[in-house]
Amino acid sequence: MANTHVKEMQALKEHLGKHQLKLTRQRELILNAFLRQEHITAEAMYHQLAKADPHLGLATIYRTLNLFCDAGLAQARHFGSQTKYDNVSHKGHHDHLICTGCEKIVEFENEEIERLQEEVATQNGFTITTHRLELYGLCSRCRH
Amino acid sequence: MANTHVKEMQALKEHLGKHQLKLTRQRELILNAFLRQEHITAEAMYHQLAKADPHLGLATIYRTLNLFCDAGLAQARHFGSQTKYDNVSHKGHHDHLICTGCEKIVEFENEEIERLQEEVATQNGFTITTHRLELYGLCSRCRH
DNA sequence: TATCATTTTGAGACAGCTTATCAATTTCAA
DNA sequence: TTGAAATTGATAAGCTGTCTCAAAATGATA
Repeated sequence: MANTHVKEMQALKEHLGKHQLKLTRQRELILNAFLRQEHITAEAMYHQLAKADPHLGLATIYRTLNLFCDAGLAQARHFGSQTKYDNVSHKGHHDHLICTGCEKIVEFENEEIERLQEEVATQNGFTITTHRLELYGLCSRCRH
Repeated sequence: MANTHVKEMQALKEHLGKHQLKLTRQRELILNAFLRQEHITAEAMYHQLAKADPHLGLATIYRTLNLFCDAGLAQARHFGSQTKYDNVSHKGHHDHLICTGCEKIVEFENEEIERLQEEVATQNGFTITTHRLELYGLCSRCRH
């Protein structure tokens, strides 16, 4: 399992090297668990990893997920009062359709939208580094 | 000053009437102050209004801004750990270009993007009620 | 205009999520 | 192997926002 994320581990090591940071057992553990998710909260990951390592602290999870954001492997998104960390390492940027009824999240990509975003940015003299697009509504099931 | 927001006050009264709520001095005060802003946090509004009414409580600000959201006059947006309330009463929905250098926020509207969003939603069986699009990057000044 | 049931307010307590603190431990370059 | 530097775990602290509740204000009704 641990060997399936070679590329991401490489990316992490590169980031660590550039910033005088160290590779720890915890960071490896958290990375592998994280890469198996689409989106996850620090709290959820804490409970999930409690089995593998009961002494893994919540603070470490937060620190590490934020580290992944710095390294470009994750992206934090604020949903109401919670922060979800998205796995953006192995796929391109994606946006979200969020059902306000059942909390279901559907990911999508749309090049045309991305292109128009660039256009808007250019018109305003901006250079985009990242973006966030969330569509809220009801899925077909919850509409009834 | 208070008379410049007749339409919005009317909308608020309508909402209050429909829900057995009352029009108070505080709600009027907060509405007028709010309508002069583009985006503002409850905390910022609290300090701003401290001059006008030193006894106005922070909880009242929160309650009232949430009320405005229910009434369709405001829209809450989570920026990082903070919630900003947008004035959406006199203009349509708008999105944001945010400079990560100087925190400047530029608003924009793009019908084509909105149309494509609807398209994506329909393809996935969703009915959109609202959305949020934020483009992060550097403005022309901060790029240098 | 006075009455009074209902709503709202203000102040602070409280709650949820995230970060800071710090002694003990681990990493890794030399 | 050694030791400076980074990291961890446990928990305290911080921040934002909501809840509580007695006192005050509102507004429908008489």
